[in-house]
Amino acid sequence: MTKPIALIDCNNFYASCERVFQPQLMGKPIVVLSNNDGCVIARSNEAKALGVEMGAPWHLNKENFERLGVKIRSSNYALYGDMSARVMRTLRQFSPSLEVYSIDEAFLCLDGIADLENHARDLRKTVAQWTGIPVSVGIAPTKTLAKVANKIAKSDARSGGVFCLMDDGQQIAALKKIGLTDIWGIAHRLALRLQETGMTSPLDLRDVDPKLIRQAFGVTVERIALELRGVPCLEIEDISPPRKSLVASRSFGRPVEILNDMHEAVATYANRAAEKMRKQNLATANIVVFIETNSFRKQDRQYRASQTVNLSVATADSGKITTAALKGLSAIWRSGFLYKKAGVMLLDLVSADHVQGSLFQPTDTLVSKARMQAMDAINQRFGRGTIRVAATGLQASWQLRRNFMSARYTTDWRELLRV
DNA sequence: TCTGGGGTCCTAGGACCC
DNA sequence: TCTGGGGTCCTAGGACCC
Repeated sequence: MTKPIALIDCNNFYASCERVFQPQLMGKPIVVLSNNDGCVIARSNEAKALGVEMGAPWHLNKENFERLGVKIRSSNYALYGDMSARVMRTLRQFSPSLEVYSIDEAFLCLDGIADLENHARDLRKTVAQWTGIPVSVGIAPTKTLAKVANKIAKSDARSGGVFCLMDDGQQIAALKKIGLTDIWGIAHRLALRLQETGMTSPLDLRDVDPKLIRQAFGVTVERIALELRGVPCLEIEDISPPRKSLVASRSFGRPVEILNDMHEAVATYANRAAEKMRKQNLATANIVVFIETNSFRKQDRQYRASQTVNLSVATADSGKITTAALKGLSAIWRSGFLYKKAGVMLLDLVSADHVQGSLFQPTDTLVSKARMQAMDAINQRFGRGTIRVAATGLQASWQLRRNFMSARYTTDWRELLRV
């Protein structure tokens, strides 16, 4: 029995947040701008109707917006974060199993709900009453189809903000009407590659043999194809996994040409990143620094590079992180370019509690060592090449191989020999 | 019969998401 | 002149291990 999954998406979230606190903006075209007012990152329906594009550079559209009477707001992420938390709290009333997917989206498991559509309409009404934010609800057997359903809920006025895509016939009809890039996980480049092999619509992708898809496009696209058929490949993750990496980066107001200036910027980002990390009680041993030129300026020579610096001992120390970032910078720095952006990324974050200044060894390394030892032990006991023979299907050795593979879940390789 | 090959780690880069 | 910032996952190739 398939479990219905709902995708709840806040309509024009940032624009809607601004409206909650400035009701005079109701019914007006609004645009929210990115960090340093660089480009459009959110639009109200009215602004969309006027033809305002997502990502439109502010400097090219300033006069145009004024002429059209579009209201402009700089982004206020603290506000949006608070509003998001309110929306999510409200959603929890409607299902115990909820995955917060982004600041303005959540997946909900609606298993056991008899009247899905009514439930969803009730949810919509409650969120609007409690938070002032309008949402759309798409319901389907898989996340990918729920995304499609949500799109319909949003664009088709007759839906009233709720759309169910639970049966096969409806799904086919819906997939016929949309393009490849309307599918979650397929953007420009993948769509081009799919088209080259003759798949021009989501329906084609759905109906091609998944094995062939996997061969040609990898596991990610295979999953998408299966999900389009209604086969769930992506679970609802109601416990959010710990963060794996974090970034501090900015575009420069004017291009940076001098190493000294870049030094300063990178040091600032390294500090900001370290600060963010400590706030979450994390530590890192892998620091990435990256620099890039302005890819919008086709007339300029382009260069982008990144460098990872491994510290082997995880740290939360800003000084060490900054030093590592600057070391990376000197490795990739090339003069003669107009740099537009730079940043510092911290990878493989671990809880700072496990570090405590002592020698840090990632669990993976311990496990892989144990696995190596296990492999040799098996080879020694059963003869060289046992693992290889196992792959050919000998029954006794097959069990060994299975144990061997599951070594990733245990650090005691001795267990492996208990067959 | 074949008789160090299978496996992991690391890194950079691509592609996608909101 | 002026085009965001912060994430995730996957892949491929080479180094390395025993």
